[in-house]
Amino acid sequence: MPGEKNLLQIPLPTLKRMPVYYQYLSRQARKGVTDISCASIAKAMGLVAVQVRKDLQYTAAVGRPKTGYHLKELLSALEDTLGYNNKTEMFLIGAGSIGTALLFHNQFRDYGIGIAAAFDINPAVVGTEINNKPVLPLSKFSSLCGRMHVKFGIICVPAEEAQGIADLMVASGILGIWNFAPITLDVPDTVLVHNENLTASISILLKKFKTRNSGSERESACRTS
Amino acid sequence: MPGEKNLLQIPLPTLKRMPVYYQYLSRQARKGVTDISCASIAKAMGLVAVQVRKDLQYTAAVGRPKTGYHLKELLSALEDTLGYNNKTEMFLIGAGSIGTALLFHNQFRDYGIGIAAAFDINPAVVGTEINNKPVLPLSKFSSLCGRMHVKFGIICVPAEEAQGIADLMVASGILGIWNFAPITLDVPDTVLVHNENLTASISILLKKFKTRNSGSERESACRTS
DNA sequence: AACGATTCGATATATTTATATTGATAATAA
DNA sequence: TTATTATCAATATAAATATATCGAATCGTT
Repeated sequence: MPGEKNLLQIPLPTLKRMPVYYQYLSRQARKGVTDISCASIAKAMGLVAVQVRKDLQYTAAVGRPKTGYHLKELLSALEDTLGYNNKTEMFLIGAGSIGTALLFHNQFRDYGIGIAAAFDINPAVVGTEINNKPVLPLSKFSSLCGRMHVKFGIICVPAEEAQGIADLMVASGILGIWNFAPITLDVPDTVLVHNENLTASISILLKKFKTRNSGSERESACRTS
Repeated sequence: MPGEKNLLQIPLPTLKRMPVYYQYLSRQARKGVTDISCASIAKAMGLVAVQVRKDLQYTAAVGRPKTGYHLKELLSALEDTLGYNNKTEMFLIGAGSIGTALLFHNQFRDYGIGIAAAFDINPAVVGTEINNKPVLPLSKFSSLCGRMHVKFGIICVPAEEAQGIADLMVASGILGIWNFAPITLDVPDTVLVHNENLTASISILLKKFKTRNSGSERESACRTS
């Protein structure tokens, strides 16, 4: 049954690529491109055409032989699939350097995401605004979650405090957590956690590099580290 | 042949989990734990024991029945595997909000990573210091790469400028790029790119949430979006 | 000293994901 | 109008990853 595939669970690797397709395709649309083929998408993004095609088949978009996908149609299919149309408000806890960077990250808005407010305990920042977003005392978090029906939280506090903040979020009715602290949060499985671990991430790049540059050059190099 | 497995290519999913093991195990070590089993690691990190065991078998560490791994030994095995002992210096381009956040991220140092300097074209920041790291004019990037033998770069500039900066990095001898701009960089395949796409990342969390909360509640809910 | 419980390591199976192949369809050109 | 080519869609195969199983080793206990 065609057209029903998008009801199915999208494979995680596909889901991870989808926003990246969207970003690339948006740029192409701004450049005036109207139709686009899997082959050209794949080339620009360092993938292979079959994979792009298979990924896009999880959206409602259909391509046509010889011309590919109509770009506008494909974009809106991706928007539907990824839910960029329904606006989602989030609260951020921890207005330190990473928190501040996120508050300044205006790109979220294009994807239906907004950070409604930040919370902190540091008197130096509480009461100020960062990029037009208020920094409120942490004590107000719980009640505002209820009042504003906010269901998503961003944790930008140090590792030691992260579990406590997660507990507060859970108790306040938060259902999805974007966690920048380098610890595995313990939350009920009604709550979804998405970890962003910068240190882990960069350390992967370095390891990949070392692996590549040891395999070929000297066969004994492996022993040295 | 035991002990040779760590010469093999580590599967990417395993490699991604390794720094997270390391972070968790470091915390346990600070708490005074001396021995630890796969089961307890798995429980704390939301995994299953077999997977943890298989992952750790890519390091040089060996566990003992009934007691598990000696924590100190396991940590140093992970350090060796991930290369945390050899210090790596990086250059950052784009001292905006994300760039600044990374410059303040002192945790990198514990993992053998240092940001030696930042580069920008904005006269308001060039010449200043951020967290004791100098912000230099972009024009000096290339020569300093050669002089200081820096092989890793971090791109924190807007999407429109990212490809140009990547070209500059490649021309300056950079071999690994940590890219925060939401575009797929075009670089020679001698250069390794690791993308950090915050917008894509959060959009995955939201989609996962929506998928979960539509499958069960109303069977017709799927049609509405 | 023998037994049971626990945990690792290795092997085997299952699942997921990626890649290749084939056939059908639409646009273009002869 | 017919042939040709580019492209998608669907199916089939291959590869990678995750999970389960089983035997051996160690520690604590009886």
